[in-house]
Amino acid sequence: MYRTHHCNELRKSDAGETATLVGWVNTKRDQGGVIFIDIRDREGVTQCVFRSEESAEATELSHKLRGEDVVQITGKVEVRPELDGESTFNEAIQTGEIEIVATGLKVLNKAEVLPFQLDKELSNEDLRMKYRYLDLRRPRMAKNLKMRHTITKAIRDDLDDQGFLEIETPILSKSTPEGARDFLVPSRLSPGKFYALPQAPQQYKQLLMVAGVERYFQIARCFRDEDLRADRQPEFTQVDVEASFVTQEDIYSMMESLLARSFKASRDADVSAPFPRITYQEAMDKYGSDKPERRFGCEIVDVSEHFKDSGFGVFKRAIEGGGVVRAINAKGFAGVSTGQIKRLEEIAKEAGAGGLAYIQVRGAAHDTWRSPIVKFFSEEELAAIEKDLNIEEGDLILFGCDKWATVCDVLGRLRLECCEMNNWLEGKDDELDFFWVTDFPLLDFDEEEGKWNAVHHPFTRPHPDDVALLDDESRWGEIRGAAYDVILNGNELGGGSLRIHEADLQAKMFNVLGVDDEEQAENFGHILGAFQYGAPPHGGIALGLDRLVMLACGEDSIREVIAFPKNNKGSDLMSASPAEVDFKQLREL
RNA sequence: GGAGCGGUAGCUCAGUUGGUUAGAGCGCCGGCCUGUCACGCCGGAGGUCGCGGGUUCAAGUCCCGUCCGCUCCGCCA
Repeated sequence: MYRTHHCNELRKSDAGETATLVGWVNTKRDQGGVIFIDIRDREGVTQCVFRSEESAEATELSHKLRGEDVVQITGKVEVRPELDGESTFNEAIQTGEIEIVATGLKVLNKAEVLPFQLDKELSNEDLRMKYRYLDLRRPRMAKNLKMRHTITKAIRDDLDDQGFLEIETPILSKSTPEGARDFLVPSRLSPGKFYALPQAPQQYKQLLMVAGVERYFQIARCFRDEDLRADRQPEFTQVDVEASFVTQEDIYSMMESLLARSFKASRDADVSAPFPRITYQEAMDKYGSDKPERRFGCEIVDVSEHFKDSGFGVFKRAIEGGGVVRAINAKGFAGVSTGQIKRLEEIAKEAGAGGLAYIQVRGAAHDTWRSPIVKFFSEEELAAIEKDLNIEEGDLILFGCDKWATVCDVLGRLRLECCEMNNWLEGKDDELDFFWVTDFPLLDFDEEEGKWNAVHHPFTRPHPDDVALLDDESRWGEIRGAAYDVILNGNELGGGSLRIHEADLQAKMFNVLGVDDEEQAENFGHILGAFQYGAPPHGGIALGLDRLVMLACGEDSIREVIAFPKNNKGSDLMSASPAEVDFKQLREL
């Protein structure tokens, strides 16, 4: 037996017992005659004290210990003494009222000096990744791994309670033409042919519904060969869920239960359900984003009405061209610097704006408003926006004028940047704003390709009120999908939809998307076929587990919650993958 | 594919308008210390300033190129 207790177990009530601990040397404080060793394992830290009068041999050996040596220490549990009326308790650790008075020390394995210190923050990402097994010893990383387990378990327990079966689907699967770039795997037994790694188990889970499983879930690894980001890895994990005979409301409440349980388990947070719902239209109009951060105000206000006949040609022409004029009021940000204005202008242009119109409201009187454009505004126009935007001294007003979609994007990004510049979210870490965005558009016209694409995916069911519009191409842009996203604090946690379960409607949908009969038969024949044999109405959702855990941990990159992530270029610096392979291996393909 | 920021000791960083032998903290090595917990004190080692080229009497510092990392845009049904 290696140990009698773990390193976060012993308390005052254990005083007098003999205990054996194993773990790593966290720190050594060598006072000459008395040596303190903090021994650390997964659970925590315990102080061990070595004195020559207790054990000459162990004490002699303890002088030679180095950080991260793996040791086994035996001794008597004692309450830490009071010296000259001063307590020697350490309130920073949970075992701080006791210590092990060591009588035995065994070095199980010596450690070289580490390439970095575990108790210091480290900014060198390559180094962390190269020695990820050491990086993961750091308390923050160890906590994140544990949190991921806790959340995953809460999810499994919750879905199990709701009657879901966990079922695995193939990793070696088939490439689908739509969507992200696939990772391909050559097939040796079928030369010239390839498997694709799944971007999501979408078709398999729908086929499980046809199979009569009724409620399926999977903690599913998914693969996409696209460029990486702080919240994107080439392989990532989704909580993939599908259920038969359910309405949208059923799916909402299933997920609300799951998310509430996850955050209770991980952060002891009380999440109230049902979550608020807003439509895609409302999200775009008010926040300029389909995954809005709502924890600060600064909502978008439409002021088109006031500028229809404006003397300011830029606004007037935008409205005449079928566009809109909208603005946000960045409260108290009149003191914006020229550098910041320049940055905001850049962001606006990146989002497609021609430029950035703004007003720095220096005082109550309109003639104190500092702005390159205000001289073109009439007194009525100034009064109207003052009222609509609730303009007060000290505010900064930012305008967008263009097509609706462009203005949404421009002002949506500007409000996030203003938030960033002003730290409006400071102190709001514990505020959890969960909500649903509903009624997404079903189709989106791709100008470059000159064709309609599915906003969600081609299996998404049209909104029941809009099905008839599928027969009128001029109105395809108006069709809403029975699709929904769940958002937390401006992050998309996941999205899903009710699916098409009728073969004829699915075929019609493929036709709308420009997938011809031959292609349908080749790529989707199995699912169209399956729908002919009694497919139940069904729907589902997929949640990004990495992102969920990231938010629960308060991290800002999913790399911090994945044990062995890839870097920006998709490489694993520890194992040096991807790597070249032997000619022999290639030849066998 | 594009933009921004960064690369100086094992780690985190400083390094002025180009100017002596490139510094600090932590870590490491040696010594001292019987109540520390970021232990303390004394001493010491440790650098091709990412790499290549250029300007200059002189480059960590300026210029060009290149590699690597991070962030963002594009992309991610």
